[in-house]
Amino acid sequence: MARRMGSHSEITGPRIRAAALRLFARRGFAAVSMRQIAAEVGVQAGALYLYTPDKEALLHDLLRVHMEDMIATFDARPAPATPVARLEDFARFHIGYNLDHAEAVFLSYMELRNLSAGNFATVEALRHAYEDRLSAILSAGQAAGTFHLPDLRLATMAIIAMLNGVNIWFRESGRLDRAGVAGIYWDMVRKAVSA
Amino acid sequence: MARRMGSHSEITGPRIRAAALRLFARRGFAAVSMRQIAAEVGVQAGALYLYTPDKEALLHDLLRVHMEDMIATFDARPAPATPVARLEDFARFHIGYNLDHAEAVFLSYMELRNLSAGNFATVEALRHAYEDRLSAILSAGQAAGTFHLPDLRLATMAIIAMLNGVNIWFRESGRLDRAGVAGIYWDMVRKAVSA
DNA sequence: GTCTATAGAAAGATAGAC
DNA sequence: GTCTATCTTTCTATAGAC
Repeated sequence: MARRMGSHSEITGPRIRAAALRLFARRGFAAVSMRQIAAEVGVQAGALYLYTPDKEALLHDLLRVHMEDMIATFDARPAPATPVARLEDFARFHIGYNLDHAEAVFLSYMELRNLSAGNFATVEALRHAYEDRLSAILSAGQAAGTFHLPDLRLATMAIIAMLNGVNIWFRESGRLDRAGVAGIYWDMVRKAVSA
Repeated sequence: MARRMGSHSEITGPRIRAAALRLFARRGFAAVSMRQIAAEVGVQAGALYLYTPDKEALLHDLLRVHMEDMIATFDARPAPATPVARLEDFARFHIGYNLDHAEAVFLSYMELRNLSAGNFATVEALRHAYEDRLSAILSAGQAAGTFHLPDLRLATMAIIAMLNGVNIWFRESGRLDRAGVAGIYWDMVRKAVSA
């Protein structure tokens, strides 16, 4: 028996989230209407409310799932043995993951202010959990005498900010490919934490 | 003869821009209504249109004036003699200026997408003009053999991104004061461009 | 599960009185 | 220069048919 027409819950949900992610990232959360999201998916605005209680919950879900996926993907990989190797691994992973998920990364920095206090807190906690991975690497290298950091917390923030910056200007069609960019950034990161 | 009541063009214009800057930065351009801006200033919504042709022009003006002021302020200062001293001067200026104008800095990165193509181009050109100041310093140090850069353009972007990151987490009431933060960041920048 | 239709609120911008 | 009033559009969210 064929599925009844108009019944597509398994695919409409993900399509709504994909459309919302793209539109929110490109135009901003407040500038995107539920009608625009529905039009992208090919359903009516009212149908969206079968998948999300309201617009903010849709944003929160996108940000939370993004952060959870980033942490899980990082943790699922084998960790190199030395602090230096682990730092290089982090730098290359971060650049690659961010470029692969540029819209979600952009959203997760830009649209936090559109979350209610509770939703904001969950996303911030996830971000800190990710940053703690880098801090742990730096701390281990510092203890081993490999790294020389003026300040652990500031070094963490400085490295994250530097690596995040790649997403602002990188284009696949540009002068350098991803591996080339990652190699150059790793060189600067390595020197910044050395003696 | 006393000024007629309700005539305040010299002060209302700046007050509108100040209110728009604050509201746009905190809630986002699209999320702020002309009525909210007017309420902040203490006038009716219609009165705003004596000072701006529309909402986007108000945003464009804020971003353009911000970038022009940043460049002019930087250029008005005496330039140190050596590339190293000029780079340290740039790092400290950039952190200080960004913290002094946090809302405008945030706006000028986040709300570019709400500008029309022409307005976007003028702001981008100003941003590049500012970045060129840093590139020139790095290039001079490279030529003198003081700096060792894997890539001039990427080093420029990496340093700007790293310094911009301070605005995300810095609080006046925090563990470190501005000079302390600037000193630590300068240490990391210096090492990143060294041999 | 999706549709049409709509309630109710709020938006950007303008007209004309003062 | 500012106000009140309003035009027109658009928004989020819901109700009820199918």
